[in-house]
Amino acid sequence: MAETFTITDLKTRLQERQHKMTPQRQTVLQIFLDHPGEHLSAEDVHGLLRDKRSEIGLATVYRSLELLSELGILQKIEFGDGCSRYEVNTLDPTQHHHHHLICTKCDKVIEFEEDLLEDLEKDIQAKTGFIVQDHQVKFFGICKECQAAGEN
Amino acid sequence: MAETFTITDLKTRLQERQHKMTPQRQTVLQIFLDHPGEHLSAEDVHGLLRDKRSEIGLATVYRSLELLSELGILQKIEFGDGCSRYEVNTLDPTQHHHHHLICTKCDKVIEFEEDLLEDLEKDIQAKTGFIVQDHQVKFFGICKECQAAGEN
DNA sequence: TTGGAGTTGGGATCTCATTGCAATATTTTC
DNA sequence: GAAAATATTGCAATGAGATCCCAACTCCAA
Repeated sequence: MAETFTITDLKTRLQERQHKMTPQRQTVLQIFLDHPGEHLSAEDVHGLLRDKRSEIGLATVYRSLELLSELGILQKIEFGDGCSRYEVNTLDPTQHHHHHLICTKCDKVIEFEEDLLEDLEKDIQAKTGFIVQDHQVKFFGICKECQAAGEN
Repeated sequence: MAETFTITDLKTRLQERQHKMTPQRQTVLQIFLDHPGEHLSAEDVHGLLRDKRSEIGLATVYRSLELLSELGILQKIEFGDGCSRYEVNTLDPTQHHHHHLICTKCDKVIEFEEDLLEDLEKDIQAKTGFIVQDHQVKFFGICKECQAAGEN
């Protein structure tokens, strides 16, 4: 299991860029650490903060999410549901993140850990000269539960 | 080279669903046929229509794009630039569409024709029971031109 | 401790997209 | 070929997600 980011990592990365450590930024990261494996939107984070009675301005949530992404701590993902979502990045920068299986019936998002795209990336670089730094893969289909439900 | 859709295909598919053929829908499809390989947003299409002096209400453009997607004639793609984009689908439904290489420097989108994901899809189905119907793959990196520009 | 730079909050604002409805156009039926 | 039935259009109003502006505030290095 890969190690995960800590509040100390956040502090270090902020200092490297002359940014300040604030309780707001710390709390936003904590929300993600408290909800591993979830794909949270800005509104989600804002709501969870309210539940924790640590109200933070929505604009600040948006700014924190963008900053945490720039610092490489969060990963921005688009599922096509109209809003940007985020998840904690893997600590190892050489490791590509997992793929997402999106059910077109119930909109559930399942994670899938496997990476067979190394060969494809080499192929792309050889044929087009494009240097691949990262990829996002989404598979659309029908999840097990919806298949079962559809048989009734 | 795969064949492409025609206005007649549009008419046929509309009739199958009790929808009507209108000059607006025909013109929207024509825009895509006139601009092969481009990834047009609703605003793009609206602008191109104005240039052609065939002004169509923006709401109608949105509705046409959604309808053409439902009919399988257009393919909706999200590049994460804030708006939905569309391109003409391949006529052969068994053929997966191409991948997109997105340059993180200049935001250029390059197409790449190759599909090595068949094995991965079988693997997913075996391990999770998820039936894959389609996929979207985006590679992020630096294009040839930006690499050259960066060497200066 | 203090000064200066960075940050916050809240409302105003922006953009992309959707909806309601009256007017209009297309297709079906006779 | 005309009228009825139904779908579609256009425009303005509305909605949702996200960003901007700026005065007040907080953090941190000296």
